[in-house]
Amino acid sequence: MPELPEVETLIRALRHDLRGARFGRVRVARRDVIHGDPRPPERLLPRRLVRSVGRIGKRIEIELSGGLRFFTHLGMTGSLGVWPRDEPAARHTHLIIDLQGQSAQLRFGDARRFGGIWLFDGGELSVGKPLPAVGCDILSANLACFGRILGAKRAIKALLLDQHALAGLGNIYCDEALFEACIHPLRKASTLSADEIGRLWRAVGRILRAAIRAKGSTIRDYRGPGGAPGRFQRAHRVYARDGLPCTRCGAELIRLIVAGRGTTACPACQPMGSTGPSRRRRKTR
DNA sequence: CGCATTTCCTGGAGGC
DNA sequence: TGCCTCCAGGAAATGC
Repeated sequence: MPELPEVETLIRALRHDLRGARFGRVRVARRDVIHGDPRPPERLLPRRLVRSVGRIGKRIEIELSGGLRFFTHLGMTGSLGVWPRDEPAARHTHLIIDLQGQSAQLRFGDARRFGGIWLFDGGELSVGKPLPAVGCDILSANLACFGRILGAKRAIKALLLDQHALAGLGNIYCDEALFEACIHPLRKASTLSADEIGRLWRAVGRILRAAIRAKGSTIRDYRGPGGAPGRFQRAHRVYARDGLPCTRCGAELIRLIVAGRGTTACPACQPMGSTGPSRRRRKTR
């Protein structure tokens, strides 16, 4: 399930593979995964130059010449990448864009189709699903911004998963960050102490940056550029480890449902009550 | 407002 | 081996 580190891994490869590229022939296998501009992609995309590749949270944006913006959201099982033209396309490949003058093509695929492509050129008319909204990218949020958003009276995990508030965290990195910061996923965000907010902010940044270095987590479907799996799943300390001992204290990790998502936490390390700052204060810096 | 529930969808796992 | 059911979840919509 691609979250911020997996999306960042993919766009770093796309920036390289699409540098200076111009779109050529377009084939659409499933039209219902493409939204926004009502004109057919076969007419809209050819001859466009790739200007930039970026992301906010889990949303990928490719700026094309002529003011066309190409957004991708990968949902649960989506993938976007450049492949050699002679490499057989994976099952559930829905859109293929040849790159002019290259023996390579950009492919979008998505087995479960929770993801999609959105094309916009500034025109008002939009068909299909609305582009999922995103707030501030969670890696770009400073501590002050993070703290302001955490003033809401909601379960902290529900808030961290809400892409309108802070964009980029999904179920895996949410559980990992809350564990690292020793905060129970059901704590009301507004009851967190300044110390806890600081701990959580640092934990989120540390985990996301480490996961990007490891090229993301491959649990089942996610594959990085060229089909290579990520490595960060080896570093998971709570996600899907319910019933196993906590790596920090040995207590049995428990499973609960928060915001409709399966959640794993350590009942000893992540108490529902506020954890005092003194016990976990850093010695240096 | 916030929360749980339902919807979309497929492949993998487990039961029999 | 094969069929069935359940489950995973990103995000929006709906009901309370």
